[in-house]
Amino acid sequence: MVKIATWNVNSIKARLPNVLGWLEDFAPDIALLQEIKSVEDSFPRLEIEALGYHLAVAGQKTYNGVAILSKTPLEVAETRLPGEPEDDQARYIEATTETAAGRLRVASIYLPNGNPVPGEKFDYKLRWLDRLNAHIPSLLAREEAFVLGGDYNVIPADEDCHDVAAWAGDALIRPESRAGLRRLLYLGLTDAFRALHAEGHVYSFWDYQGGAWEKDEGVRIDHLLLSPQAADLLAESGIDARPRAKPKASDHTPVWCTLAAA
DNA sequence: ATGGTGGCGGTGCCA
Repeated sequence: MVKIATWNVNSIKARLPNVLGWLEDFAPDIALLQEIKSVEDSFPRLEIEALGYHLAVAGQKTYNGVAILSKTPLEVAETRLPGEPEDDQARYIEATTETAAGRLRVASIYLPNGNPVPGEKFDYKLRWLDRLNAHIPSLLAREEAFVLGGDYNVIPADEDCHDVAAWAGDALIRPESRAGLRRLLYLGLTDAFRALHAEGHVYSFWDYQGGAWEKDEGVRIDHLLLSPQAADLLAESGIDARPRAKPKASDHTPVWCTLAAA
């Protein structure tokens, strides 16, 4: 069994004790991290390698930054999302690794938030969704298992939101954003959580403000999207809400799935 | 209730 998780940690430096504790406790084979807010040189490499992980980092100062942690060695394929060479924001890293479930391609994705709407940031979000969609066919053509995990900053459907009215007009729930995510599913990808859980109102993000966590006023915006070959191996999935309850928590919590050994 | 939550960086930006 291969356990894969995605977690927007909101700064690896501020979150290091929480992340290390969770890695030891949850012991994912692969962890896809977003918003590390760190360049590669200041990433706490030694502490994470000490837990038995190989590391691939696409870092950036202050903002963004994504990483892949894996118990098996990584071969980096991309450190930026193709399609807009002048875009230097560190929001995408893709690598391959040999797992108990066979060769697996994984990507850690931090899709732009896109607020306010309308505006340049929303336009950038929609272009980013277009670029991600444009990148998928080349991955599908490999006919391999792959998992694209991350903070998509898109609420897929009304049941993934505590209060649709409260989010009306927000970039995370706008029809254009949902359409961009839906196109990924139409290409043949599977939402690992939704595929195995019909129930709504299960969340991966709760705002720091207004006691959202205590009131369970969240949204489900962190997703693991599986290629058909990976979906065939999908055994379990879930959302581990425990890290959100801890002191110094990220505003996101890990989303995970397991793939059966080949 | 003219605040509000948090990270970064040392001021406003970003989420």
